[in-house]
Amino acid sequence: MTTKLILETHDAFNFRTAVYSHGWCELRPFEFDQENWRLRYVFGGANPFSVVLSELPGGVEIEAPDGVTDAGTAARILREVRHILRLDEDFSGFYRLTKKQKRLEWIARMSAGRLLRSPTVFEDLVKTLATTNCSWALTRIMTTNLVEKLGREAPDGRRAFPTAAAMAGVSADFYRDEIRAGYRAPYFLELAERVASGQLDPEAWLVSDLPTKELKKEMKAVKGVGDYAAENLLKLVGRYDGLALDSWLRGQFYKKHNRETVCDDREIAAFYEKFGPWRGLAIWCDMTEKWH
DNA sequence: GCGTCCAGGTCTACC
DNA sequence: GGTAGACCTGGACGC
Repeated sequence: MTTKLILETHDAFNFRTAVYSHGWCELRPFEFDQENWRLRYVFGGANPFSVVLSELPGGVEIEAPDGVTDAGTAARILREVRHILRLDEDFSGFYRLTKKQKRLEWIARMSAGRLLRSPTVFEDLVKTLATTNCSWALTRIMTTNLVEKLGREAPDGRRAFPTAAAMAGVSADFYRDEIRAGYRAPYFLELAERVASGQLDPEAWLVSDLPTKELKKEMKAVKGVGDYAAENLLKLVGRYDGLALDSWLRGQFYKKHNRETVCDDREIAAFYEKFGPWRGLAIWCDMTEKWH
């Protein structure tokens, strides 16, 4: 049996462009049913449980298991779903800029730009590490292994994303052999140990007053996080002045704007310079237009 | 079946 | 500050 909660949304919100904004919807503990546009997520904690999100006119329906919908848990679910879907983020400045270009007019019309994220920055940080220097298929393997082998089980048999403490409790060999993390193994372990011990608090990045340049430096102090990973994380905490260029994004740019010819990153940066603090979101939406 | 290449990069050593 | 080389893995591709 399930209980249904309703999360009211607003005109500048589009469930579909938010859910299918980037690959995160395919990484556990998310599960995406594109045919029916339903997104499942397994929340962690002492008693993990999964919820299913779907669209309604003017809102999002959240199916949660009976027994987890006491007032406190219901409030937590609504708060975290707002966070995941970035319901409270204001994109009006971004839309004003993109509307000036006819080819980008669709972005405001479809209320695009909300990049799906995890309930915690820690989870997004681990997943971002799992995207570095590998195929998307391997990223999915690593995140699935992390959830299956270290995540706490919900009553429906699905598992939540592991806590930092759970991740700190295994060896580097475990990351190599069981997670298939390869050379990233010591990076995962070191990150988990620092977060579990309280030495590093990635959640603080969400509300940091640091200038983006300084915050990026702090992110890059995490082993395994370089320019791409830091700029991707910056996007996930709501700062879009970095492009987060990777081989996929570069390739898409060459195809769309450079007659399939390789060019320097500085040319790509110059192309999106006019979008100022929104340039990272501008390139992402521009390159993923066909998805929508 | 086997070898090679490369993907949603980063680190270290060296200059 | 810039660059070369090493680093794991799995899938695609050519033979």
